[in-house]
Amino acid sequence: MVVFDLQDDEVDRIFQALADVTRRDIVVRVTQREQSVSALAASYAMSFAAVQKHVAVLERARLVVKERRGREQIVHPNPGTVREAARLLEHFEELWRFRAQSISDILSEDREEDREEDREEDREDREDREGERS
Amino acid sequence: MVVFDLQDDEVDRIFQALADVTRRDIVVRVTQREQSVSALAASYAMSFAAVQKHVAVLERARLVVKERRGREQIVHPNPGTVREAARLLEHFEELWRFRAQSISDILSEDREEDREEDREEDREDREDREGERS
DNA sequence: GTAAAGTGCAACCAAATGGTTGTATTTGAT
DNA sequence: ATCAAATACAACCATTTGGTTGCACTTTAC
Repeated sequence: MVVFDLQDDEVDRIFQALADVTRRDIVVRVTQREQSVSALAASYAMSFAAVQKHVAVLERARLVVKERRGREQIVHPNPGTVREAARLLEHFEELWRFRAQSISDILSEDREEDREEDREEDREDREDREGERS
Repeated sequence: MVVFDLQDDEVDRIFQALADVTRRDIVVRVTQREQSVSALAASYAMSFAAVQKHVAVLERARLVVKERRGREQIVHPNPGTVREAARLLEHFEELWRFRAQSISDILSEDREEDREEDREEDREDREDREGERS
């Protein structure tokens, strides 16, 4: 259904870029309001060069793009990439929902004896059966 | 509805665990069929200890759990964590959709919907403005 | 009992990460 | 023309990462 045109190393870069609280915050900030690199740098208790590197990591992951405006670089979000990452995780969830037989007794409540429960009475509420985890 | 009860370092661990193609593959494999660590190790062109470390990274991120069965450890997925990560990314997407004015002409095509948000008709408490989504 | 399978863990190593400082370059303002 | 602001980038450093090998321990098989 969902076609993933992402290479493995692209996904690596995306998730690795998101694996840092400063970089996630940068993504949120530039989504709410486009900002220059130095404006971003003023927000964090680290050097300008450090923030510059974080932006570079996000740029390599295509989570943001930079646009030259005069002497400053404006950082824009690239929402398509966030979307692709979200779709990828939803695909993982789908895998789980598709195959949740014998693991279910560990993390959910299900008996293995009544295997056939494909009733067509109410198919609509099957979406969030095992979603009640905190 | 969706409250993010994840600490920053938990999110760090989740995304960092997902930032490796071997570990993502392990998550997919154990979702499709629960496997022991050594069964997993047989699938990859690396040492047993390396795979063991990958599983440990996934375990620290709570993306999988291990269950002792005799002399082997069965690796199970922890779908709740994948779900939480997916919700987090969807929250990012939502941020984007909520504030997409002047950047939109660069990267997207988004159209404007109901923009008015400040109806002061009968709010008794508006202290929970940023914790609540959807 | 002995052997092998499965695992845990420590030590080691190369490369990547996340920070620093310093220097150079481009651009805007005076 | 000069100077400051904004950025780029290199060098350096400590820590983490992703792999290895080796060894010890527990559990099953014979």
